[in-house]
Amino acid sequence: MKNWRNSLKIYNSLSGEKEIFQPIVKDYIGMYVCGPTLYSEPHMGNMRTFINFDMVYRYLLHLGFKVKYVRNITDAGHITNSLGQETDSIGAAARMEQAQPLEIVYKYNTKFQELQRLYNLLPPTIEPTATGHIQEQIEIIEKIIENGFAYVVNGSVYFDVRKYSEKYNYGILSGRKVDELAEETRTLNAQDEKQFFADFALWKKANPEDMQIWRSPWGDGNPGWHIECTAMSTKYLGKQFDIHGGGMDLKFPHHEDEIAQSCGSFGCNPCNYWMHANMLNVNGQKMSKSMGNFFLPKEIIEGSSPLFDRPFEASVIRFFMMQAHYRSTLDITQDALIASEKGYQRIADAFETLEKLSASPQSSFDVGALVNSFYEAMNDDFNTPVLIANLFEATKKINSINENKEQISAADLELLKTEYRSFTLDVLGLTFSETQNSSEHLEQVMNMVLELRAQVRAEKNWSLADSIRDGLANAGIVVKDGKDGASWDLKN
RNA sequence: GGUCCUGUGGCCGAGUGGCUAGGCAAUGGUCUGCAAAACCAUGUACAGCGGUUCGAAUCCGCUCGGGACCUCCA
Repeated sequence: MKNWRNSLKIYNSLSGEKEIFQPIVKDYIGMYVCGPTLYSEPHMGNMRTFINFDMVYRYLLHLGFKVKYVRNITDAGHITNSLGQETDSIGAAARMEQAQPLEIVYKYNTKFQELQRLYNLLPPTIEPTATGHIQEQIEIIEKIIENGFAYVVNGSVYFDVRKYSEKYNYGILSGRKVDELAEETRTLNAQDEKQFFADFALWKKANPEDMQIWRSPWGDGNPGWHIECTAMSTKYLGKQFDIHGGGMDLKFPHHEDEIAQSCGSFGCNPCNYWMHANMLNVNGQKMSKSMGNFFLPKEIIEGSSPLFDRPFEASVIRFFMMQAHYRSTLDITQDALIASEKGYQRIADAFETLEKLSASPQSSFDVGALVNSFYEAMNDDFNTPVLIANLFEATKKINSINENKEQISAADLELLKTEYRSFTLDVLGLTFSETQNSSEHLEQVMNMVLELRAQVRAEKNWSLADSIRDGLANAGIVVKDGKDGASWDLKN
């Protein structure tokens, strides 16, 4: 069997090209993904990014890599606004809810953890918090100052972008030019402490109204927004690691500044492959908190979102998202969700059918090629839409085998079972609830009911047979009459 | 204004310089007592206008439309 680990291609935002993935240490991967800021409940757009990187994590694991997956939790509000405005989101939420910052963080972290379970996200290897790594952040800031790429003003520390760009390429990730940044219309206030527009805060002196304050060599204050990721990725993955992920909207300035901080402190780029997941849109526009066009991941499951007439399963939403490539924007609409729901159901049905198939001496089609197509799709920069198209091809085959229109050998059947399971459950992270829902009791009752109905049908008592079917349908059970007996399914 | 992405059949959504993406919907057929499901068949889709090429939806230019980033944002 081919070793698919050697031919994985990843689109690297740094080069703008798909590159063959080569880990720093053979078979081991360090991956860092920017997690949520816990000042409110993450919305569906936030979830899309987490779901996408969960898929990436899952596929890397499926390929047999040993992955250390670090996703941070931002539990410190940050004051990085270039206009010097108060933007401490967590402090603001705390005041609003009349609670301590830690209460806010704890509350939303609990919700976030619950969402992870609901949407079947694998837990990262570690979820470090910003506030738990203040010391590490301070140490990196000290290094940057030592290296001459930062300056201290009135108890605050700023990264010196102009100085940095004499030696390094500021803008290497986002394609921005320092000269162009200088021409920005936005001008520095007279009282601004920054020397240059693009300079950013590494440490910000405390304001009297700040609710979270830490000690530092420069006085009491707060860490800058970008430094926590540098501190935590360095601590858990080293100065250089393999993959760094996050939403497209973090590319600039957040990720650009992370690179600057790593180069400015350790003299090296933090990571080899930068991955950016695209946004979830509503009516063609980015879902965002400030726009107000967002809904919560729980609302859609409960059916309480005004945008949708009825609820959708988390697994259906996952499937819907997997039908689009992670680097494309995706518009979420009710019609699209309904279409996905039906497709998802077909796969779920085939998933069950697959377990019941019986083998023939020979296969009537190339099962190996079909299975390879799963890997080829995913190895091409995690192309889940193509994977799903190929899974639908497999679905047709499964159904055809079930109707004796195709044959499959015992060995091929084993292969198909293993891989179909792996790619739907383990890689795409779908869950098929039917089998779990149906209890022993229901199983036995249904067997009996269908047996009785079969007798009724044998007597050609169609009206009674149909009323049994209608009655079951009302109870949420679908009866499917096949060549050799009827089967049933729970309808959601 | 600067940087960049994008415009695919009724809807969603992949994609490569020439060979069927796929799903949903629709139509016809097979199967069925009927229905559902399943399977088979059916779409001359690539914003517009030029250009490069033997050949472009795929490369280049222009026009029009949509969006993202440049401020916190997944």
